[in-house]
Amino acid sequence: MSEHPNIQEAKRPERATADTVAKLAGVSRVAVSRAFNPHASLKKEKRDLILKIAKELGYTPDMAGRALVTRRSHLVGVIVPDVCSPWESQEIDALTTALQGEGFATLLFKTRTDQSMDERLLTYMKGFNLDSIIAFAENVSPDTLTHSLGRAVPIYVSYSEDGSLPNQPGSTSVFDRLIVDQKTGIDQAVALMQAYGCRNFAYLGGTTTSLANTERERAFKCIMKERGLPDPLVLQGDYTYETALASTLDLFKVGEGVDGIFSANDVGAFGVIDALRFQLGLRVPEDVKVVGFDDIAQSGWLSYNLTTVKIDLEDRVRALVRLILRRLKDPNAPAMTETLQTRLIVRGTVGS
Amino acid sequence: MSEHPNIQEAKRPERATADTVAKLAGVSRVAVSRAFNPHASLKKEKRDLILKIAKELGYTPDMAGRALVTRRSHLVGVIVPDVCSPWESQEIDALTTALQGEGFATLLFKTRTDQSMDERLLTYMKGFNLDSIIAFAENVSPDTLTHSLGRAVPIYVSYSEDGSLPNQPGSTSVFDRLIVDQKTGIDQAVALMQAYGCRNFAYLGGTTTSLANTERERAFKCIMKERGLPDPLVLQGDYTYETALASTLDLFKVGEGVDGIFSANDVGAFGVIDALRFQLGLRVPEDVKVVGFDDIAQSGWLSYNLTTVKIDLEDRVRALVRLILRRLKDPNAPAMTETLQTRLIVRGTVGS
DNA sequence: TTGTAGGCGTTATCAG
DNA sequence: CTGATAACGCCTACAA
Repeated sequence: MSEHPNIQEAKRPERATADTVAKLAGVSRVAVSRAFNPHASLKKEKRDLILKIAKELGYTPDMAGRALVTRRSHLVGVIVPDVCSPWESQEIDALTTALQGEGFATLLFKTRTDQSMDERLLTYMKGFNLDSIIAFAENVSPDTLTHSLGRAVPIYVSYSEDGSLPNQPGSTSVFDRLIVDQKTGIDQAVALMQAYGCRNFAYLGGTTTSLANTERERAFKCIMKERGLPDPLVLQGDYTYETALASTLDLFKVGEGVDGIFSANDVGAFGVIDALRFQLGLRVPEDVKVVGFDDIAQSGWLSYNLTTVKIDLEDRVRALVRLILRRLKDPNAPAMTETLQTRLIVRGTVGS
Repeated sequence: MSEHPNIQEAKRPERATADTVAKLAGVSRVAVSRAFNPHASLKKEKRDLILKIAKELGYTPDMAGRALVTRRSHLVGVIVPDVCSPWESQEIDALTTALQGEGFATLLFKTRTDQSMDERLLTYMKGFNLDSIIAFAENVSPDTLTHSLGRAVPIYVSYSEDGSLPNQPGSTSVFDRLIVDQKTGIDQAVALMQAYGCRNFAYLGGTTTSLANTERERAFKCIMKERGLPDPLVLQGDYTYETALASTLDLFKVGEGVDGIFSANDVGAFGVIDALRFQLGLRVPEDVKVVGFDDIAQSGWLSYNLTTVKIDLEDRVRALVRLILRRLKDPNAPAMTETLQTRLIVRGTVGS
């Protein structure tokens, strides 16, 4: 249709490239690159011109091309067993917001809870050249990650300071850790339950392979002992509502029941409460007191109004992002650590 | 430390590249590439050898390099206002699983609900060269997406067949649609409520700018009319528990109340129920009947046990993935459409 | 401050 | 079936 038919014009509109912008601005390709890099030196008016033309053409630097040479993909991988578990989705939400603010995008990977990290998933992930990896799935050791994930730097969330990390001795891999000190919050929970007369406690666990669960159980038992309370019953769980419900029914139908239940997570506590109220005809908190862990949004809903140990999500995400950025700035820095506190949020499931 | 000090050896172990594998296998770089592409022709034993050596070296093709030439990033962008909203997180979970199975990774982007799509976010996203984009945020028109997102193909979820799409007339952009037929499910809901004696209805909306909400309200009113029922009261909402709770309190404290409430989503219905039961001293379903929309996992929890209109998540995700794959196979195919049905799940919040 | 040359890791193309 | 060569879009290094 144009006066001088041109093969290029026949093609459908391709994405504008740096060359296109350069040609229109009468500068070199490199100048365009510099215009988009704040640190590069470039005469202000030239930069402004380039940016203006780029905007008109809808040009954006291609991350793939950039990643090839800078070795920074600006991609952060997040490994989760269940995006739809409330706690995880709330964490992913906050994390994505924070990372986006720093120019990183969140890449989601799912792994099954019930088995150890799939090797195929790892090699698959490696292909994307992630800058960092946050493994919420606790069935994967940081060594495995370090070993199989190129330049990505894993961050490991652990729940005690004495290094209960599943890494082989003699490992040379450096990994950063976010330590969650759960003892404070759990102690407050036990104290409150004890004060309201609980004598027989049960601990409803999460997935047994989960480090968070293992450490939570250990801390709970330890605190029970410190307070001169008898060893708690331990109920099998997997962080789900359904299992929590079933385990609670078992506890009261087969056994003699208890008067205080501490659940490894909030969703489990919901299952406990519903089993007590709707299947066993018991009152919460009058007959049985219940405490959860996480303080997800749903715990504030009036039907549950759950007393629970809170991990501050904003703090947690900020700490994670700090770790990521510091590690990216200096890949050879020694292992870094951030510590997080927990505290009890008192609502209506412990009382008289 | 080695006998012949070598500069390369001094560096810390870099990721293995195709050349490394090629050298060790005694083949060309291209052969390595072919070994990882099932369709390429390569003698079986040669492929096996290459794959074996690649595994030993921990080599995986680099997606960035590959994307540069194939123009396929294997990245699918998902735009959401709230990852932590249960419905969205459940959808993202299912979608990630499905996409992962097809070799695509899910890239998460957050946009604020309360304002139209940020242009900065769009250019930011473009840089990642997404293969496809699913906009759950309904405040962004497909035209905007098509215009500013290079080769990515947006998929649009709409809620009526008569094209209530916010695209400018004269637009030439092709976009695929997933149509959710909500009338069937809503009609079943109204029929049930009516059968149990509801006379005065209220509709609790979601975010007013949300297409899902607009169409849900329209369908609800339309069905009310068809059944000879009076126009429903419309309550302001934004899909959140808190707002639903407050709106319900208003409704009964300022006005005369109603005996049937239809909420634009399940979480809103939870807020309604809790307001009725815990703040207003009313019984559900005896005094007021409540129906939700979505059928999230929490709706089955005994404290709510919500009667709700279900969109089958598995169906929905399968349809989305079908659209993505078909469009990727033939970028110039005419616009495609998938349709989804809804149906009522009867639980305990409508009855006598 | 600016431009030129080279290469990041991969696949498409073409020749054998 | 296989290999050499030339891109893909970008940035770093160097030279002017």
